[in-house]
Amino acid sequence: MRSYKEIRGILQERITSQQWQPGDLLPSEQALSEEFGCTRSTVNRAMRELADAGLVERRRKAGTRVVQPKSHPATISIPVIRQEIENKDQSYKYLLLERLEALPPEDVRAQLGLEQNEKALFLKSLHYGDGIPQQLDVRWINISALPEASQESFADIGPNDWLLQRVPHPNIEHVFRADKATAEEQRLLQLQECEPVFTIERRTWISGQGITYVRLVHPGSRYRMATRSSATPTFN
Amino acid sequence: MRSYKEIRGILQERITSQQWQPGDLLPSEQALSEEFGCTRSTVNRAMRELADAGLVERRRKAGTRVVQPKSHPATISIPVIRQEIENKDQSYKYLLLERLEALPPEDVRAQLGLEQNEKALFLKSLHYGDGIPQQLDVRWINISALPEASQESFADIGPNDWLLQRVPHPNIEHVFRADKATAEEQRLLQLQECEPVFTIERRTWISGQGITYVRLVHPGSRYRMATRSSATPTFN
DNA sequence: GTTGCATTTATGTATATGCTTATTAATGTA
DNA sequence: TACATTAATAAGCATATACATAAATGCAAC
Repeated sequence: MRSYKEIRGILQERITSQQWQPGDLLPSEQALSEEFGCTRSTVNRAMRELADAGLVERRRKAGTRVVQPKSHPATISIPVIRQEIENKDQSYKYLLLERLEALPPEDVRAQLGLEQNEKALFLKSLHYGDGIPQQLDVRWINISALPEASQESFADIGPNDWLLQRVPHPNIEHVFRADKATAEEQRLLQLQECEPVFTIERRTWISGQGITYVRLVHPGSRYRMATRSSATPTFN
Repeated sequence: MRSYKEIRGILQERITSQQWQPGDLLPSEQALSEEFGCTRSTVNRAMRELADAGLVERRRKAGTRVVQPKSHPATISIPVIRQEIENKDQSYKYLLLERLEALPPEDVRAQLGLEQNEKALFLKSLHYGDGIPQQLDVRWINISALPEASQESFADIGPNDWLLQRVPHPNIEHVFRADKATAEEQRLLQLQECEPVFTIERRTWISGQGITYVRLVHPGSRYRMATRSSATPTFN
């Protein structure tokens, strides 16, 4: 008996091999269930997963069509810097540079959804791998949403680790950029003249309430972000 | 009647609100199906989708647990530069700078899986938005895998567009970096002194056979990559 | 022609049920 | 007592069936 995974694989193969090309209409669930000698729901599951993966598009009555991709998808997982360093078997060191409660600049205030005169927690910290600075973490935390943050010194634990434990499943928005390093960044990250930085800007919130806004700054020469996410998706 | 989507939403809410915390064991499908007054399979689908989204982990017999996330997930869709420019309502211009068949350097040869003395197609092209260079495309194409490429002049269509049509669903590997611009890049992209570039390196292949290896180079000051992919995933 | 309704049909959702497997507990043996 | 082996069983996994819903199509009335 053919399982839905086998069927999914067969359909996927027909699509990637271009036996079925973008725009083509796939046979109906009914027809495929007869071809494979299974029930319609088995085919349904196979096709639904292909649709989830973006290989096909389904519309009632209109049927299932191969998608003409308009972009290259990529799924990235941004690890906590400590892990990234430890995975490379480097020694990890964390250093808190600055910690204060203050009024954030207007753009951050908006991002976190704070009141006009509401203070937030500002943290600046450095993460070293084998003694070399790898990441500068400049961050605002909404203390209305996370009052415990006021009690935490962040002397021994990085704010990223702390937050990941405290607020495990927030909504996230990322922006990646290649920036010219500021003078301070150049000094802190021990950059050479003209060396660019790779910055990750992250905003997290939970049911509308802003949690944190952070700029992660990495030396361009020592940082890369990679994905192995194939368009031919990596099913479980 | 509760639908699997409602149930999924309720469970998701309980997780994000930390009513159920990382490591906690969720009730069994059986128990939840009784709570919600539906069958086990409806609950199963809800929980399966949460597992797909990475919010929970399921193990036979052991049950379903809330995941302790170790990283921030981000799903990016890298559009073809032409679209990206047109979406910003800028005028798009494409310019082919170089086209030749030659022996690729060793690293590219390995990436594409070519024979020792096998030639490949080399393309260098520029993409403008409103007359300003936005992307430099430096690329090798495996002509054994895509003999039609030899016939195509690429004078009028960008290699990215062409390939997306020709090989719509390849496997993909991406690397993102902030680089110092080479002298040539600085000239072609009209960069200021010390302005970094955001590079996307892409390798595509299909069932083991290399298709293309490309470096997409963007002016750091004019390029950003963003994701709105929340960890609280965007279900259909 | 054009509009509108009825029909058809393809996908979407829910439920019932048997299957598979991982864990725990029981049992036996050294 | 310690460990290995086996059995029981809880839990997720897979498929079949039934019903629901949306949308394209065709036909009829105008």
